[in-house]
Amino acid sequence: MPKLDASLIAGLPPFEGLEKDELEQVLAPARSLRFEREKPIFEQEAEAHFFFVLLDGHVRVVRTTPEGQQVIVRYISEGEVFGIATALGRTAYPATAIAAVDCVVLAWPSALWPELSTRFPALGANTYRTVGSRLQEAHTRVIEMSTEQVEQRVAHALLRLVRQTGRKTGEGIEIDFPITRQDIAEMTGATLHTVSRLMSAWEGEGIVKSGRKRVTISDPHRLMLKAESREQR
Amino acid sequence: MPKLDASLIAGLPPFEGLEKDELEQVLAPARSLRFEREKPIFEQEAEAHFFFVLLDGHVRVVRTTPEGQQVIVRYISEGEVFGIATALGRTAYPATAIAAVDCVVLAWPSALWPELSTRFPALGANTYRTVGSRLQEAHTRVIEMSTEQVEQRVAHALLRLVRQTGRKTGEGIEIDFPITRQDIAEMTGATLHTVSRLMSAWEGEGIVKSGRKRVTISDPHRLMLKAESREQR
DNA sequence: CGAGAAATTGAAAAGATTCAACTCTCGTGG
DNA sequence: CCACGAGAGTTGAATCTTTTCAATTTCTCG
Repeated sequence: MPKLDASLIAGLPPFEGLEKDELEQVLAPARSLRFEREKPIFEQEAEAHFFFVLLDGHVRVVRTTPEGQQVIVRYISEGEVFGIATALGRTAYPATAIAAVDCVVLAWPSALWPELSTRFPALGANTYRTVGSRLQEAHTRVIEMSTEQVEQRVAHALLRLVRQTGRKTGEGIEIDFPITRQDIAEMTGATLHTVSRLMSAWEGEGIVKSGRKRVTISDPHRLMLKAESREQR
Repeated sequence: MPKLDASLIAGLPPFEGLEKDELEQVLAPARSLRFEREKPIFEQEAEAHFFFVLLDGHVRVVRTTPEGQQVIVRYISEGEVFGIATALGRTAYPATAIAAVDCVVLAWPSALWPELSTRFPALGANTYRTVGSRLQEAHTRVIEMSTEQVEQRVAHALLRLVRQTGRKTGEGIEIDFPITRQDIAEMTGATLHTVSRLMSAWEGEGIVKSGRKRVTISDPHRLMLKAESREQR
């Protein structure tokens, strides 16, 4: 096993506030893993033997209902921790994580969490801060689903994706990984048909440009207007 | 200030695993407060100066959108921690907490969290376990809102309330605090009209019994059937 | 180049909301 | 102690958003 270098993780949010030698100590028990596009990194209900930091790529976190319906919980971007069930006192992963593109991750054995988070309090604090924002995000989503129409929800979802993973191109900001209408539907609680109709309409208005598994926002400002307008109920 | 007794909190989930003398140390910096029905305990956006444990009563946690729409995030029951923004690295409360009935709470200054959670690791672990289940719960709610119809969502919400706060009566299990159709609507992302129609129908079928601000489930089993049936999309 | 996945689009149907009017209940103050 | 008024709940009818069903087209990758 090649020794991992502290520069790999220096500057990533979870490790903010750690010294170089601390980074090395944190890194020592970690292993680096690669996952091909569409391969699962861990499965819902499986025992949470590891927790992860995403070094490169994008990960889709999906929860499946007993009836087999899927909902996309979130996308993980570079530098984020995920699979941290153990930090929240759970022994099993509550969702499945799938590499949306080819990915490189660091994995730590869950059993080390108590020791690591005590020895490096900043690591614990950073992680729990992340948990806090995810909890808020989840509530925000509940609120959106309660109070907004599909059009607003889809607009908000696209804007969030663009903010997290947008990549500038000549025609606007492109979402950095393959994403289907079905995926967007699973993020917003809509059907792929409705999403498709919306995107077609927006394409006509020159707000987005999209093709097979690709979405580019050409006019984020006007998309924001779509996201804000008509909040009632 | 009267000295608080360890027996007040012994056996409550957040303090599981602490010895009697540890309980006393934890309790020392806490103060006990009373809130009348419908009085706010803390307000959304306000600085999170305290975190709380509910000793008696029920608390409604509400988030308000910039447009003024309200959504009920959850109800807190006896023995639960709440207002723990500080444990998640936030300086402001993300929601408003309102006493649903007359309440007694313990309050600790947020500034003590780092010290308390380090000195009493069990306290930290218990709290983060709670956070973990709330995160899961929030995701469950997102999933319900994505995949279920209003009827299933309302049934699920009632069942959850009954499980958390149910009190056996002659006619079934009653929800232990005043709750309006509007409240149920704000928990499920429906309108009070739809909720009212559903409850009327269920009352006709002998599944629930309800009056002004009161709901009793007379036949939980048949309500479960309503909650489960017809999951599609 | 061919095949399967992804996307589009029309038409019909359904669920839930909106609008509106009305009733009931309970607490309060004269 | 009773009447009154506001908050809570009910219910019909019309409307609308979104889904469902179905058929077709487009894309891309092996």
